[in-house]
Amino acid sequence: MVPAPSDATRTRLLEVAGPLFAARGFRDTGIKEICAAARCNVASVNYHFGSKLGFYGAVLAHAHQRAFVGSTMPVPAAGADPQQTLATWLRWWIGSMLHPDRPTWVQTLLAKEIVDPTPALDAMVERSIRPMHGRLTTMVKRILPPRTKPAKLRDAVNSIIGQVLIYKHASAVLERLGAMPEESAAGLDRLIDHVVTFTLGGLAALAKPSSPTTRRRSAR
Amino acid sequence: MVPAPSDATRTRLLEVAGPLFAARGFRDTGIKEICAAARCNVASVNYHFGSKLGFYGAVLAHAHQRAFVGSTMPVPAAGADPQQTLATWLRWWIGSMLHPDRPTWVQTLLAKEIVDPTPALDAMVERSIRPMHGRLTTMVKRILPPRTKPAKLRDAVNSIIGQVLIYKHASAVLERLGAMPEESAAGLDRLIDHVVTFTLGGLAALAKPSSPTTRRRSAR
DNA sequence: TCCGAATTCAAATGAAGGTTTGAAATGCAC
DNA sequence: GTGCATTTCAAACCTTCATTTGAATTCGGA
Repeated sequence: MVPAPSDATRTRLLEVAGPLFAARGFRDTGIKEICAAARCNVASVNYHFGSKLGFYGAVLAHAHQRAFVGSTMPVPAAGADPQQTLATWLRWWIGSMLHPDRPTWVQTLLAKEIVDPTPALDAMVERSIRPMHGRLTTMVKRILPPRTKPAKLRDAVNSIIGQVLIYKHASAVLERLGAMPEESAAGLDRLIDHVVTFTLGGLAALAKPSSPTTRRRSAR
Repeated sequence: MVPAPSDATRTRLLEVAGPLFAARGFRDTGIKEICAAARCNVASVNYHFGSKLGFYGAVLAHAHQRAFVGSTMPVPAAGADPQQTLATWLRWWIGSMLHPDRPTWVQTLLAKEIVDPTPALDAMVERSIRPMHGRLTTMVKRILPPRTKPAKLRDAVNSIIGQVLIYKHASAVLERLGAMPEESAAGLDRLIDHVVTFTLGGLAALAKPSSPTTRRRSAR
């Protein structure tokens, strides 16, 4: 009943579909297109996975395993400087998202799903995103003062994530504005340096008791 | 030939379609649905606008006019403190994007288009986005040291934009993570305070000669 | 009121895309 | 090699959706 996991075309489909879905999204990638790339019949997808949506879910699960092949999430050395730990992790994370020499289609797939969710989103959040988010939150918490409110911590983490995701989500516009960083290893390095500096500076500002400049009522 | 601009159904379509496109995107919003909401025949769209895409472009143009009704972009008082100017502008911008009591569908429409561009993107960039981006860049430039490299300025601006856009682009995931700010005027105020503080702190860090923590080669 | 142009409408058209079908081919156990 | 289950395939199917069509209706001016 359950198909043996030793299927040639089955795995071929899983391998081939990831980059295609990443390039054009779930809705705009056709079964025909995928099957042409995998050199198999259109019925194969439904035979092996039941439906296009089921197939997509399988692709995401399959992608999750080889998500960060070649580079594993750095484990924080216990007792290390929190800021340094965060900086190291950011280097790894941004690199895995944007490095021009590495297949970033898995992250692109995640980014597409984040913006335009399908029913497969829930599984993906629990499997891929929540662990990352938790790790990042822990690291930021170590940098902010002990009694920082959860809301403040949450906002800080979002500010970090947002700084990176924009390059995945808004690239079409950034390119038109001439605001996309150079697509080279050196350019990526400079971008990472920037994000690390900006982030640590932002966190330092949050740590101070502080009051934002020009506090006013929000508009309306 | 060119239809007189005094058409009842024509304007009714333009009025009704914005929120619908904002809710589900261009591809997933059907002509039928729109025409049902506007109480007119499906052929009306093609009659008045030529095609669905032409209609969409008209909707975007129409939306641009009433984009920020009720609140106009604050004009920087010449000679004012640059940081205060930026803070004020950020309050206005974020408020116009996220204020729960205000129709934010125009901004949602922009956000959708940013992530999933249609041929209408180019016009939208020139009309709506580039002016904002230019204004923001100018303000940031005044805060950073005089001889700051263009790339650094560009990255700083992106970091600011990214902090805000994440709430438009990734809300589905943030909700699942419990990381979405409270949807109230007070919650928005706190969020704005956070972004202002984080941003000014980040910019201050960029201003210092500086070197980021744990400088390493990027992975691979 | 009458005429012509503009507009509205229900129905048809045609393309695209996911899914189903039934037969052919393949692989594997005996 | 025979037989059975699995897998592949081409073709048909079915739904959705934008677009077109041609008739009916409305509107404005003479």
